[in-house]
Amino acid sequence: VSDCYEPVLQRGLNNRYRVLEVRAAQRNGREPEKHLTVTPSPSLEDTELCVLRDGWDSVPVVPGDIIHLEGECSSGTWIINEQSGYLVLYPDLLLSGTTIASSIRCMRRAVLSEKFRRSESGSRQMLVGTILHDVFQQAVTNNLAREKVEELANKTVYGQKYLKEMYLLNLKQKEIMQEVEEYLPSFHKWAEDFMHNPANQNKMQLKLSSNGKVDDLSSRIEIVDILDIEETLWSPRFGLKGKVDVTASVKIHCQSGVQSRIMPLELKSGKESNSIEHRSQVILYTLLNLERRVDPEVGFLIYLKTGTMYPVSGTRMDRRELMKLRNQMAFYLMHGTCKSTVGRKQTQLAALPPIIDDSQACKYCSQLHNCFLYSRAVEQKMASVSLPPAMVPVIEKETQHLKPSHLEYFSLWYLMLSLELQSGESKKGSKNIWMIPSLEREKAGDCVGNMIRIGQVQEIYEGQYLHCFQRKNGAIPITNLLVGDRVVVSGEENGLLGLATGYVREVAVSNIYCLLGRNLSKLAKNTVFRLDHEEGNCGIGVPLENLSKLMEDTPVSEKLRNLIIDFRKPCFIQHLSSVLPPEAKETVANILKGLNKPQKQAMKQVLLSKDYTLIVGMPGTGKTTTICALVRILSACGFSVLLTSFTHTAVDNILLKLAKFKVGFLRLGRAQKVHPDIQKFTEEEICRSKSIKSVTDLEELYNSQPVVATSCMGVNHPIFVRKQFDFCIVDEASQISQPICLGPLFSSKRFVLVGDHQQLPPLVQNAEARDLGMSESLFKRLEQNQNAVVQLTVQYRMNSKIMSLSNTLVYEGKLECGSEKVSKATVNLPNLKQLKLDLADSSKMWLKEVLEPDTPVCFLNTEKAGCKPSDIGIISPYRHQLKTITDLMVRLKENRVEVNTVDKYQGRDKSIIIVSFVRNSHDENLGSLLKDWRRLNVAITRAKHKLIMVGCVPSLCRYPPLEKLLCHLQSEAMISFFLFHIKCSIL
DNA sequence: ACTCTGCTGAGAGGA
Repeated sequence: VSDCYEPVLQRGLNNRYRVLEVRAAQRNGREPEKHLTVTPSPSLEDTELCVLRDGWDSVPVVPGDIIHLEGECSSGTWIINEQSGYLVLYPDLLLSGTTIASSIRCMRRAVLSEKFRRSESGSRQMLVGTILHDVFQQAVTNNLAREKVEELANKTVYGQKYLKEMYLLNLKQKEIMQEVEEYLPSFHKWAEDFMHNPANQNKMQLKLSSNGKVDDLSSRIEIVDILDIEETLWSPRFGLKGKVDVTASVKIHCQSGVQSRIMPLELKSGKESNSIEHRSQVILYTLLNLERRVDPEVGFLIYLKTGTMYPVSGTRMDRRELMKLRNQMAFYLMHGTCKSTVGRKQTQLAALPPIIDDSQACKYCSQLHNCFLYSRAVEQKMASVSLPPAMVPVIEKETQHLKPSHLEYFSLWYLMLSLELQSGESKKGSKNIWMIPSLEREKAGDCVGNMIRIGQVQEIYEGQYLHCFQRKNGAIPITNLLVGDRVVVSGEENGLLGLATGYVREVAVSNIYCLLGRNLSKLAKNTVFRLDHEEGNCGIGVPLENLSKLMEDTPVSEKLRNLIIDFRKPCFIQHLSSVLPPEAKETVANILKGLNKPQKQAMKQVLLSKDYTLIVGMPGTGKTTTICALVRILSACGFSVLLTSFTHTAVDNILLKLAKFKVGFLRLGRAQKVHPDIQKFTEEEICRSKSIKSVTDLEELYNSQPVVATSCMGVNHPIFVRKQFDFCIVDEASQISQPICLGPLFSSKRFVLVGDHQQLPPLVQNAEARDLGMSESLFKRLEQNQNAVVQLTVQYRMNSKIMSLSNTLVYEGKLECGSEKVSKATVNLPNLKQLKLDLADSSKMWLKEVLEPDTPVCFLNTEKAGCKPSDIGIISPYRHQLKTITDLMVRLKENRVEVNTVDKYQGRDKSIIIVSFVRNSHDENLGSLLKDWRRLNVAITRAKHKLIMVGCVPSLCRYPPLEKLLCHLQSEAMISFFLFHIKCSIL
């Protein structure tokens, strides 16, 4: 754990201790205790003792762990026992109230729900519950006046907010409205009892402390004011987070007088169970409230069906037991993997919390599939894991459709994804928001602090509020925050963490506009805010979900398992006539006219395919054109097409072309991320312009276009649950990791992957995961089935000299130029003659400058030669090198030359490309970036007319791919001293 | 041995 968890140690309110030693001890010779040696100092000196008693000794803490201690510390000793103190394990991992509440019955399920979020697919009751919450929350701020409630219910059910969910569950607005209406009388009953006429109320028992002791008070409750709705609370003290339905100012009328408190109210629309789960949620909310205000001690459960309200006291005992559960949960979440004890230090998957012995409860569990799958694929081999005997046949039955190869694929990918997640977590994570002051984070550009809110908050869409923030003193510092980025808004002072999340709308000189999920206008006017860049959850959610889905017992998943895991040969039909409708023949023939031979071959292959086709798009071979033609042909034949890629940019590239041919399509995904010219095709825009407010209209929109386009990660959209496409096309497929690429495939009958495995593979941060094969794309994996592969070999980018490099190195001479014109094209430099004269005079000076050790970067100024700076691209494998080059360019006041990484330039081209290889040392340490011939291949295939490479030949020769390149260059006499370039034009 | 794009997400009920 300590490998990937870089903590900030400190004393004080949010104290963080590192555990140095754990000793088991006994008190009075029998009571078990644990003694921890802990330290708040990074240098590991300055130790303190922490004594765990009365059951706290069972906390699964080991040396190296980070803990938070709550309670009293006297003379360097903490005592955590029955009466006082808390130990919070991995406190920077915030667990939600519902997560902990659900772990009471089955911790395994709670852990699985954290990993497989989407498996809880939602139900009618859940949707009705959400809507009822919404209506009640809006109504309660209006005192639940009768007509108002009816109006709000109508507005909510017949508004646009829940249309997607209704579509997903195939529900009618009318049905929902009927169900909602049944609850409304109870809303009034509750308001009468607790807001308007509290005097008529039956008394209830509350445990409240006064003068140091806890009294059981018989009281009447009066809700005086509603202070907040859906208040978000993050508590880095208790390692908890949550959203409180209603935060209310409450008067407690009891014999001894009246007390006022701010308390959490929790709404429930289901059965009036007053269950432990429900009560636990409320208790955790009382704990969360400590972040912002005086301990409320009590919260309330409101059952909307009947309008009854139960008090829930957050007693010491309940809080203590829930915190112990939280610690156990945290342990399992942080220990998803473990290092093997024998042999090489390989990482293995760890066991999940044990399967409970309650087949009745399991019957309805939404995580059943994942639970049994993990048991079979991962835990079965572990000697330490034993199953409840009654569950053995049940698990067997649930997983019998899976072969050993499938289970292996699952556990390998689960492991690799877990490793990758750990690598991501160490760098990112929301903990920086509370552990690092805004001023310090500003330096890295990840945060803007010292902001106040100005102007009115505008509700742009339902539940989306536009806020304007202004720097308290002066201009906004240089920041990475960009339009469309996710932000977390917190108060600068303690206790106001995670107030709201949303998106950046606009960054101006002194203002930042954010679209937030909550309205912050109720906070004190002088509240000082910080805006933190949300770094994301490292996104293994989607791939894990896809992996789980691949293992389901459905025909679609079975087919994909056969093709992908077991390499079943893809099948093709014999004759085009059976797929090509007669009426489409002419249109198709016309489209084919504009294509070259291999492109035509690709079209044919796709049309004949029953499973999949792989299109190898070598550099410059017109991938976008080909995909565009493919979509046109498929839609002319009456097929529906799902068009995806990993990035929004790649999707929009194709759509921009497609739009010219007047092929209709629907673009899904957040409009902010979509190309401006494509935005009018997005669901968001269409819904707004047509003001779609009914499920029927929405369904019509979804069915209106046979072509739907989105990013691979965007396939969580409800449309993909209900619709099946004839073809799915995945662009950039060689750059997408397998479990992400799977996503769109579930919603189509057959698929086409477009890519080039000779170019860069998916990015994997974790070295161990990479060694296990995580960077193998689905494209690469399936490429061994050569009968499914078509190669696009005719390229229109590079002239013949430039093309020859990559042809020799990588493509075995398969690449050819599309025309004589392409082959002979050179860069156009109108002022070359004059420049040559100039250089003749000053050439020595120039060379001298290059030689000068104090000039590590040489910018080749082609200004005088007269080519457009925008025709030049400078690329390098290293980001730092680009920073240096950019800084130099800024000094030269030149910002039109594009400077970027090789990786980012994949898929792009320029007339002139300058590659800076950087490496210039005899250091033993060769860095892995230049060892990858795929990166080199990308680098040398970006230029259309002129490729200039800069580097130290002896240093670079130690990298095998570069050695091969340099050998070739040498034999072609293409190397010059200091600067070597390809002589397709003379400089 | 430095390459980076996607993702709302806590809680909506059911036993």
